[in-house]
Amino acid sequence: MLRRFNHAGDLMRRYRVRTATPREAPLTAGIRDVALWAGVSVGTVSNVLNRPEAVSPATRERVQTAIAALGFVRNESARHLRAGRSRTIGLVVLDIANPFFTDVARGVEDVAAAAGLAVMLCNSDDRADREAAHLDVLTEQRVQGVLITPTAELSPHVEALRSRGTPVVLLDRRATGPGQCAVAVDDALGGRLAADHLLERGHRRIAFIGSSGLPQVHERHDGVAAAVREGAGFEDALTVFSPAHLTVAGGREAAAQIIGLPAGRRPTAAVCANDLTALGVLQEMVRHGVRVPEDFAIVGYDDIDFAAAAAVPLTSVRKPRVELGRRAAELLLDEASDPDHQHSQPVFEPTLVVRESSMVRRPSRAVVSGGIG
Amino acid sequence: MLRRFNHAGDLMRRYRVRTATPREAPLTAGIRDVALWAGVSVGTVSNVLNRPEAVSPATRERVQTAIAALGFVRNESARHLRAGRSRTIGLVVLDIANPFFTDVARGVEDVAAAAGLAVMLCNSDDRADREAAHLDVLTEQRVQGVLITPTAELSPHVEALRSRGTPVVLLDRRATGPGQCAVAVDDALGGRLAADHLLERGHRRIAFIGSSGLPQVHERHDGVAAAVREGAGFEDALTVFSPAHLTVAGGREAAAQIIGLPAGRRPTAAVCANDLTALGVLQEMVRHGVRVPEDFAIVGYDDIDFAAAAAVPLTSVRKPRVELGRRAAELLLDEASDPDHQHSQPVFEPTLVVRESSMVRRPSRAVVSGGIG
DNA sequence: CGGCGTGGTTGAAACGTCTCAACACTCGGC
DNA sequence: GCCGAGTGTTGAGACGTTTCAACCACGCCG
Repeated sequence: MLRRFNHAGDLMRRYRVRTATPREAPLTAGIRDVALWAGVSVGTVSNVLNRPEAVSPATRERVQTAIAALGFVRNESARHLRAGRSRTIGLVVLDIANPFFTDVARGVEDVAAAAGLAVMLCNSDDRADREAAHLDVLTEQRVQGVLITPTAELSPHVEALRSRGTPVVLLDRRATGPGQCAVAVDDALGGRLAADHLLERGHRRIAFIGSSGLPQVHERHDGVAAAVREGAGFEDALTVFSPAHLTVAGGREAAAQIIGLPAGRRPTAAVCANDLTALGVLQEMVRHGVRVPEDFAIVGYDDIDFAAAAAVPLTSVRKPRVELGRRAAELLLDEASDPDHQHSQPVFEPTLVVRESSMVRRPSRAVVSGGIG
Repeated sequence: MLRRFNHAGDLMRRYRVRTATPREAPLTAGIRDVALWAGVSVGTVSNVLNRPEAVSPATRERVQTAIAALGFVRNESARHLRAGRSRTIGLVVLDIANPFFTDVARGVEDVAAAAGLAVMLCNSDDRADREAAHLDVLTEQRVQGVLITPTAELSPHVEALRSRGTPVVLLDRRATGPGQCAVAVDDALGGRLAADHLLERGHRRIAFIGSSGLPQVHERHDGVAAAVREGAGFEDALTVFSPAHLTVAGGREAAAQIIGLPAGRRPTAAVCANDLTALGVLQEMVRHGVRVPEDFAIVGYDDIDFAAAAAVPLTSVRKPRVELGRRAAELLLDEASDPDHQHSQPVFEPTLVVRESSMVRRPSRAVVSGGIG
């Protein structure tokens, strides 16, 4: 109870001595200094920080005063060196500039913050080398777990992480096996929703615009194709256009091709693999005097913010982005803390957000001519 | 030189024993295990990791084999508990969904990665409480420094960080005093560039669209006003519209007002405080059959990606975003490592990116009528 | 008055790494 | 055969925290 040390001047002096050798120490008070100032042991200070109810009110208050006076802030490194694991999770995304991922990140952060964890947000830029570098850093930091939209199916770095006991949850990807958690979106359903919507509006010649390299896009195409097959009832109702890239430029390219077709074979609507592509299609149509949606209806995919803000607001398939992030983070936290965690691989259902770009019902004339063509 | 310990089985057995008490240890090999396996001391292993040239090739190779065999990965927490500072910097941005910040982040990350540092990207969402929470975490992590676009002029949390010796660099903000680094953009010049461009094309009645709450927007307005005063030579050549928010909706609102004006007093062009606003103006004009740029020219600000992808590609004032991030990170690193660091407050110059939305030269008739009006 | 439980506090050990003074060995030169 | 100068290697601390067995003082019960 004897206070051997009780004002800041002493602390300063003590530090002057202690830091004689290193050129310029940042004068950071540690738990030890707090203990000295408050006249208690370090154990008690630690208790105040971690189990305040176990400390008598008087002592607690004295320690808290000391903490405030010295501007003490816990040292995470020390904390989690001791604990063996850090209070951080990693999130590795393909493209931080894509609004989709920023929303996912928001969901992740909500859950993490609620659990008192920090998130390290990393951008792989769809490059395997950057992804690997980020995973290395995360491993060194001993993160509690990693959420990742991987660049390739199976990265050895991901496997390495798993093999040392760090949970990894795949984001917006189907699991490659049962021994992992993964959150995904039912893209076949998304494609079907978009196609059904157009069929219902009377469209009978529909374009699908999207290169089929990515599994996700492939799934979307299959959904569209199945719906068209059932709904329109004949094969050539669906035409596929595959621009080089799923960008605005790619959309323009595809739209130019569509405009070039003879009127009798020209689709009256398009499902695009992506909103950027849809925006490109929209621009090119408007430029050539094709009215949207009167002459040509467009449905995008992803429902990015700019879809609603386009010259003609875009109908689009929305993935539950924030929810995707939340769920993934929850699975990760469960896997990290629950010893008998069950892997799960939820698949979210997308929804169709109808806006102006597909609002008009096709006059039945078109249906007939489509039916014959 | 005697190898007391040389195959993985021994390690496993040793761990079985060591981890009897904690329920399920992740079986992570430490520097000590590597030393044991390679038959050297821990000091030597550390040397292999940090000063490989100081170790004989034979030993080095043996240690490296051990590292590979055990899958050893350094523990950052321990590393930087010892070092006193971590190999991480913090980046706190206002809105991670804004493409501007993602580009800035890219610049920051380039520089940080080159210096072997990790970046903790935090999103304050323009909320002071979230900003404070993030800064607390960064403080606990003992980051080497923080780059921040602050929500308010002077946050006590920022000051606390500075007072404990952590460098803080302001991003896209003017410094509030000489004792700090800050990277900013000359927004008055940006406004002037936009206005001069329009004046040069023959416009004599110009609108500025932007609420004047933010200092940045205010600066832009002043630049526009000065240019118009000098170039057009009379006062009412500039009309200011202040929508509630700098969003697409805000732009529409302002455009509706403009369209409502009698033709004789209606501006023929607008400088918008922001690309989102400009996109809104564009949409509303197109919707009312006002041709852009023939009847009305538009210049945006920020040059976000969607500016180029708009229905009519948007002329915009571009800030050197990636460069902004790079420079800020460089200043931070210098402040963190150079003991006699000089604070600096560079101001970047924006450039005008001319696209279709302002491409047409105003017929001289308009100039005359404008001159009289 | 002795024994016992209880609420509060203590101090040392441990986490995994880096640093640094000290030591060992080798090789030339004398 | 001894010395000195390298060149490699070692092992003990230290970093700041948490944990935990041990301890202390106190009041209560019998």
